[in-house]
Amino acid sequence: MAGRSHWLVKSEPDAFSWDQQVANGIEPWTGVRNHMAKANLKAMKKGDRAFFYHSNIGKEIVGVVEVVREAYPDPTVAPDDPKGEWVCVDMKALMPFKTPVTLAAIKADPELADVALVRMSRLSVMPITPEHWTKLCKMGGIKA
DNA sequence: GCCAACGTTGGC
DNA sequence: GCCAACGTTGGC
Repeated sequence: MAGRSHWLVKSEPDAFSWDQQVANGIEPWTGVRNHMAKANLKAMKKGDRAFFYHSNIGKEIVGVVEVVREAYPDPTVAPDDPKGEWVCVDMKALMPFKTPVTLAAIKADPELADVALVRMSRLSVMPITPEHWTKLCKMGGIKA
C-alpha cells in the first residue's frame, strides 16, 4: 500500500518484552506519556509497521509489529491525570528479526547516524524513513 | 552506579 | 515568561 509509514517503538523488556508480544498476539501499546511520542502514535495508520526495540536490556531491535488499531484513549491513564488525554494503539507481532540489530550496530553505520533512535534516545515512539526501514530489515535478516 | 539529555515544575 | 532545580530515561 502506498504511503504507509514506518515506526520504531521502544519497550523495556522488564516491563513488556517481544516474547510477551508474541505470546499475546495483539496487544495495546500503552503508557506513552510524552507529547512527541503521542503525536507519532496518532499519526499511525492501520497496517503501518514498526520495529520493536528493547531498551536497557539488549538494546536491540528484535522484531516487527503491525498496527491493527489506530490511536484511541489509553485505558491506563489515571482518571484524575492532570495531563488529560493520552492515546495508545494496538499492535500485533508480525515477525522476529533473524538477527537482532543492536544499537551499537546502528551507531556504527554512517548511513544510520540520523535515525531518531540515536539522536533522540529518550523518545519512545519515533518515525523511521523508508530507506532506513529497508536497510534495518536487511540487517535483521528479513524481507522489508 | 554514574552521567548526559531532556522534560517538567515551581519560584520569581 | 524566564530559568534553575529536580526527576526520569537510557546508554555506558
